[in-house]
Amino acid sequence: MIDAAGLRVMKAIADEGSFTSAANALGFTQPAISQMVRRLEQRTGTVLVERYGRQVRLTEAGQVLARHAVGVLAALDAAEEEITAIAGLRAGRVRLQAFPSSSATLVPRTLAILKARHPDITVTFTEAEPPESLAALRNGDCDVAVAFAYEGGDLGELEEDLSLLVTRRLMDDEVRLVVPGTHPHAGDAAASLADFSGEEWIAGCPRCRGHLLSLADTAGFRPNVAFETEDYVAQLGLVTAGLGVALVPDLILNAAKHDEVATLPLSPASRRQILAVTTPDLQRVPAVAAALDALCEAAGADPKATTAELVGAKA
Amino acid sequence: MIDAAGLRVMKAIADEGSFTSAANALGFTQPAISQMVRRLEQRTGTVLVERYGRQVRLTEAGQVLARHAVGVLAALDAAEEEITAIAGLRAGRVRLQAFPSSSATLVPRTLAILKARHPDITVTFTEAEPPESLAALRNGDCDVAVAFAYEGGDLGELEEDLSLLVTRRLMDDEVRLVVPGTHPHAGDAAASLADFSGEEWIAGCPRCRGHLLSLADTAGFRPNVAFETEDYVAQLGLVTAGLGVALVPDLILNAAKHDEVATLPLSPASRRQILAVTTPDLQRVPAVAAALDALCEAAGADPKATTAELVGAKA
DNA sequence: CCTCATCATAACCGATGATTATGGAATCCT
DNA sequence: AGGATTCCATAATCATCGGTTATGATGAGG
Repeated sequence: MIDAAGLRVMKAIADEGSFTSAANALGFTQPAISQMVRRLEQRTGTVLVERYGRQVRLTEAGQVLARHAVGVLAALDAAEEEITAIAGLRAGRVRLQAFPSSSATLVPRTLAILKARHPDITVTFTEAEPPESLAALRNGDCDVAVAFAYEGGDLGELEEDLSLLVTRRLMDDEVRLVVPGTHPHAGDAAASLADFSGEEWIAGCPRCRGHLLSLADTAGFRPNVAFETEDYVAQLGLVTAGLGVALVPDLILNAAKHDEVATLPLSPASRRQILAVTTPDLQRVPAVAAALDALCEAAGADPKATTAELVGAKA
Repeated sequence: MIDAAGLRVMKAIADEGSFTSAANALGFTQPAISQMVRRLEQRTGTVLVERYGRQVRLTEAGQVLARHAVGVLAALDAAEEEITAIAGLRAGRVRLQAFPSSSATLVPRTLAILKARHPDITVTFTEAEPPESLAALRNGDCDVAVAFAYEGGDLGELEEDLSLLVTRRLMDDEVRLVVPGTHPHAGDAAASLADFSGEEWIAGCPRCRGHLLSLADTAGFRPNVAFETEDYVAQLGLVTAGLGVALVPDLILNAAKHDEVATLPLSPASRRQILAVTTPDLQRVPAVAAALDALCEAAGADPKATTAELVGAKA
């Protein structure tokens, strides 16, 4: 019944004292004001403006509208300002969720870049394994999820989880075999998995464990998993203590101390992809876009390669 | 840029959780919501709604709008409620100005009727002589002026003051000659003004004095004005004391005690008209219309005879 | 008394904002 | 799985809103 335009007009009339100057103040022509008032009057069924001779003044009802106009228009301006602030990266929020082993390197770099480039947006970070982070994304509790997917083998593990989502390929993370420094193969240039079929194995998170089983399967054996821990520092500790061998991605090895162990590249090599995941709409939110760019930069990836398909995903 | 309709839609989406139920809640169809959101998004240049699969949820920017919507819509509703209250006589204001001799009878009756009929409107009353009350009316400081105009003679005295205003004829007020009870003509059935040319006269307000002079002029003499006071009680007192004679309208005589004087009808008779005056626009304001009706009723006039021309006014 | 300033009105026109009809896609159920 | 359902998007259509220019009526002032 009453809209913002009407209030703006009433307020202008109250401020300016005439239709003509109200029109000038609002950038309209005089007839626009004239019939705007008429429309308002027949909508509300009340007399809003008293035309006396050549001057106009607001009736009590008109003054009511003019009075409320101040607050309403201020609130509208405030809303608009907030919106443009979000659009202009002078405000806004990004909720990031990343898997544990990225928290040590990728995420801190990303946050630093974001903080430096857009100091006014607030970034929240939660550590979560890919299945949970993607669920949060789907659920609306997260804007960007950093996930990983092992190449080869049973690849499409995240396949169905990624439906309706867009991914951005951040980096490839090479998986290495970590053996005690005293191990007979410690000096080898590369490791063939079959040579370690007799070892005791240290497995990580469920999906990493699955990857290990998958690789071992193609190598023709079934690993003897003696320890399971999601804590990579603990895994390296166990290896250091000579209690077994483990598959550990480069991302971890670059961040954690591992002086007394040998890290052997696998042959054939095995990699996992680090992905930034979001939804098609959120991708267009400035703060989210900035976070994605920062992630790419922190990962050393080309930000131009916007959406990337999973390698090996069915076309 | 942002209007009330847009905010209403955003709030409905926030509350209902889907376009379809938001549409139902607002009484619209689903496509209306769909393209309303699209328009809002391209106007603000931001993503307001995140479409994930078949569900929708607001982005941060969308939530900003929904949040502000509460306050803005509440303010609009409040404004609308105030307007309808004024329209429904559950609120509102009438500023009445009336000439002094009406304050004693006409005005109190009017206020009583108004109070009984519309207890929620606030009526303010100021005593003012017609020239000032009409100026206030023109100036926007008054809604209804109660004025009087003497018939005959130099009638159009208020003529130019009444331009652009509407008048409502309340009653005719007969002017009588008041003489001491001991006066030789005290027992006469009527008084011919010429018979009193030798008396000392007591005159009232400037316009009443003008009327006296006018009547005396047509009667062929020039009155000896010995006293001038606007206080009618004082006039009656002076007459009672035998200090002179005076022309006093019925309106006063009906209200003031005048036991020891004689009140003689004039021959030829002379009357003044009591008028309610307002502006064409204010006339349509419910509270003002109610006040006019109450005035008519208090004066015993037919409220049907809405706008009345001054008797004798040039056609 | 004439001129100027102000509001009202008419004719016109584009954008807004609703409708119905239809399509596509995700979710749910069997 | 596959089919039904549900939800959003789009197209076509249309009335109304809200602006413009042109013009008229009229009160105010030199």
